[in-house]
Amino acid sequence: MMAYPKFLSPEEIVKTAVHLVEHGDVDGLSLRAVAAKLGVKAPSLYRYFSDKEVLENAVAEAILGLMLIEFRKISAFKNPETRFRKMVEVYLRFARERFPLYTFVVQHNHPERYASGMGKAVWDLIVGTASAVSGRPDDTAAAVATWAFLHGYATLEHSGAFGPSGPKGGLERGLEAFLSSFRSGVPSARQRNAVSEHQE
Amino acid sequence: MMAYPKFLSPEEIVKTAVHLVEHGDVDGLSLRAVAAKLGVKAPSLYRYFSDKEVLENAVAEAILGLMLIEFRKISAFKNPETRFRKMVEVYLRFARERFPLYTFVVQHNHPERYASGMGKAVWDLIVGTASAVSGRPDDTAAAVATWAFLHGYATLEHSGAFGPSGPKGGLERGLEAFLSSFRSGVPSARQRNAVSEHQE
DNA sequence: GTCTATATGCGGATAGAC
DNA sequence: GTCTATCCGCATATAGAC
Repeated sequence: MMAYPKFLSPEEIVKTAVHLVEHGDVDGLSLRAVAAKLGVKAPSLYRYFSDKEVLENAVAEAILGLMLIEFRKISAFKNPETRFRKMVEVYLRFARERFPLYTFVVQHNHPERYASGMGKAVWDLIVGTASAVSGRPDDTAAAVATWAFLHGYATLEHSGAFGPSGPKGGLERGLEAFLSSFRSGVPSARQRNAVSEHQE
Repeated sequence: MMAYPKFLSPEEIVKTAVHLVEHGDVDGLSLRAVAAKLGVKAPSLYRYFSDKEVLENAVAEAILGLMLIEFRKISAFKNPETRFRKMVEVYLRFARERFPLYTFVVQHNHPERYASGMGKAVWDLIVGTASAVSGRPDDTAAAVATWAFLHGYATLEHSGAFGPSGPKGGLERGLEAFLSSFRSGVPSARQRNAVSEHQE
């Protein structure tokens, strides 16, 4: 029971914080709650994190690591379009099943978040998957469009904005539009002559 | 100076609250702040709104009314694709220039929000505009896809997620994909024979 | 390294005086 | 109809004892 000199660690604190983001109160991670979960008082955490924001960044990074684990599974699918569809599945499943984690990351979106670390790894994976479909290396435009669509869909779905009647095929409609456009080149620049059907 | 029996009204309170959402502190409208802005103390507001949530719903409705005013301007454009592009412009401009208002509405997205009132009016306008492009009456799927894309793009852009390099043409890429897909019918069901170009 | 105690600030909501 | 006064809860963060 000699619980007094209880050694914490940054890793343990972050892990607990992630758990609380997912299962605790919806809005607002609190140091009190993290400390309580660890069987400790709030001020003790300041030995490991200078303030709340530093902890939040570590939590966001850890969550992106969890997302990356899921995203990496899609590399098993070699066909670009199949892989693209799997990426969509993984993205939406993560957002649906672990929405508090998902929304925490987006709410703590710094401009630098996707320039290094886990954020960059996730972003590179999205760019790579979209680029494989379009056949254009480093197709950032396709990745941005896809990301925006998935993010918007996930958040609107969660908020209940689609109402009781549901999204009515809006997800499939958008995906087919993107796939059709990506695989047929860049329509905005110069309509290619081969606008024939590109069915699988 | 006989300011004591100062008559408030629900309209005045909502108007003040909307102003504070737009120009006040980013997160969290507070009754205290609304009251202060009105030169009144917080408890006075309870004569007009039973609790904070009721006021919030009224505020969301008022903001949707502001959005509707902007959206209605696109009816001046008779060509379906032109009108669609104008709708995109209006949507993103509102989200960009009045982001606090925009995000307040989505954060208070009830499933019923778009079933009546201002929410329904806005939604009907989006559906109508998308349907005019696709030529299919009540094309909810196209509207949902468009909405998801625009909402995702607006929020990611605001959060700075696109980074210093910007969206890199992601907006245009997505829009062209949608327009191309919408005007050519439903690729998933049955390619229509008339896949000719529908340029202005 | 963790503790208690405390400073300071925010917020929603109610009772009862005027 | 608005007020004062207050209760209650939440939070971050610090000082200094142990």
